[in-house]
Amino acid sequence: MRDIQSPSEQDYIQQLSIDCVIFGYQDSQLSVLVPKLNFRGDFWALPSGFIYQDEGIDEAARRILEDRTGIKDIYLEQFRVFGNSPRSNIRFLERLIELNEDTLGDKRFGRKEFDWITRRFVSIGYYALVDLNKVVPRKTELDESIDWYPVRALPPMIMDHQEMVNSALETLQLNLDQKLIAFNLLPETFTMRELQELYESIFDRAFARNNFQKKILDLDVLERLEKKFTGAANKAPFLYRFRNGNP
Amino acid sequence: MRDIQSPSEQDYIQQLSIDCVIFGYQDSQLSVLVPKLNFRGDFWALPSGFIYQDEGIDEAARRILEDRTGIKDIYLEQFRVFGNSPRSNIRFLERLIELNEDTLGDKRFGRKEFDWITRRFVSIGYYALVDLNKVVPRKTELDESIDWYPVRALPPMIMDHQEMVNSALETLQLNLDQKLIAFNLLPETFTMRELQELYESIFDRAFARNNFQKKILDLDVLERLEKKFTGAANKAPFLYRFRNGNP
DNA sequence: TTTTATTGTCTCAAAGATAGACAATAATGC
DNA sequence: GCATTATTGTCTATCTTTGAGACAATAAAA
Repeated sequence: MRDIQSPSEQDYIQQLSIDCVIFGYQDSQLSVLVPKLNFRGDFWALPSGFIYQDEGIDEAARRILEDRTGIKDIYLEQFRVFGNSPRSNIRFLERLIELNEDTLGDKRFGRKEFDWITRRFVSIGYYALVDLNKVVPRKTELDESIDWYPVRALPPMIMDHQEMVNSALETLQLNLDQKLIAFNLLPETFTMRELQELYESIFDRAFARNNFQKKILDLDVLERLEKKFTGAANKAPFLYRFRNGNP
Repeated sequence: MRDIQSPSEQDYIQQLSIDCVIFGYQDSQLSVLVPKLNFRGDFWALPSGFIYQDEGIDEAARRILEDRTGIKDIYLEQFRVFGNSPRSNIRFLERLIELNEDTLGDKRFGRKEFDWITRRFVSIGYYALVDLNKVVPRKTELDESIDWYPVRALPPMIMDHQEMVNSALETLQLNLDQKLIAFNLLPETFTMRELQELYESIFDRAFARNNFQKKILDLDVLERLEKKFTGAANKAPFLYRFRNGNP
């Protein structure tokens, strides 16, 4: 394992960062995992990090994700670069320092560190899909908390992070049928209703039940398993599993 | 106007570049504009450049495009980031220097410049669409020539530039109908046949003439103009124009 | 005036999407 | 047990979109 190093070190690529939009699904709702920074002032920020010199960008995104959330082995894909000219977190950091002057003593940035991290940054946006029930986000000492928020009711985030989520969601909608990636958000087995509710929360609109089932089954990518007896007073639904390989 | 500066200067973002895939259309063929470097050894390389500190990435892409080709005011969009870890042009530059040792005297890189430019680079891919007849590519002193090559018969290019073109073409195919951008490749007025041949060259397959015409007209984005008398012994086709605003 | 090549449009069939209907069924209440 | 209830799986009819063939219209040449 590599040591976690100070971001002022030169073995990162300068002025280039990675931000991750992590989608999860629970209680019929599409959610995004957002850490809240361990400082006074209510700063929410997407998990971010930098790229080592000897590391590919996809690799870096996976490492950052694991370092910041403990989540690994999940679907991850770049979706857009954010790079307007005045894109810097200096305003955010100045405000953070202002609000935390007293407690910041030992944690205070050195001038060199501060210069490094407040320069203008270009950021590569990645989005991730996880089965939310399979994963326990683990916060780092950087964070006060790390929680799932409904994608359409996120807390106010720093910089352009809300715009990043919007852009990631658009990409997710465009790619969903093309690349058959919805199943990354569900447990291994699921009912047709669960899959439909997932689609509905991603597209924020209702689908007709009969036609949805037909369309999905016609894709010929699901394996029908045993029935799921929920204890409810109605017909038991089948469980399905995504079949990745050959029939 | 800003001076063209040496790439070793610190007012560029380090280790981040932009590469442009410029699509044009002529003689029923989709082409890409590729400069050939003004050195011995047959080096073809997509127009590339770096990002100034006070400049947005889209802005940078437009500037690079104009500096390297003289082309401006065209459709331009980022499509993907290329960032594998060992992505560096050091092999290419070493080979270039080896083959041009004698003539390189005054042009030889300083050690500092060489270090700067041979580090590992992350590159943002942009693709551009131009009306090839409206544009006269202007080569810089960097280039021996700058020419259009059929997209499926490009000369061997340095590094991963062929992969960039492939990826750009994929994106173009995906976006073509979604964003109605095909018209950027044609003159202001065009016949239905010309539009169809453009589509065929982008997707590399034939479309049925009758259905193509119906599909396009049903989009309700074309304005029918007068007929075009070509002098050929057949019915004269209508000219069309892309109507961007309201009907 | 006839011929030729191409264009614009129509029709019909096939495939896909949309909406309504209904039997099947797992538990509950009597 | 037996009717009731909520939900599931599927069928059918309808509408829309896509694909293929056919044909009249027409600009110039023979």
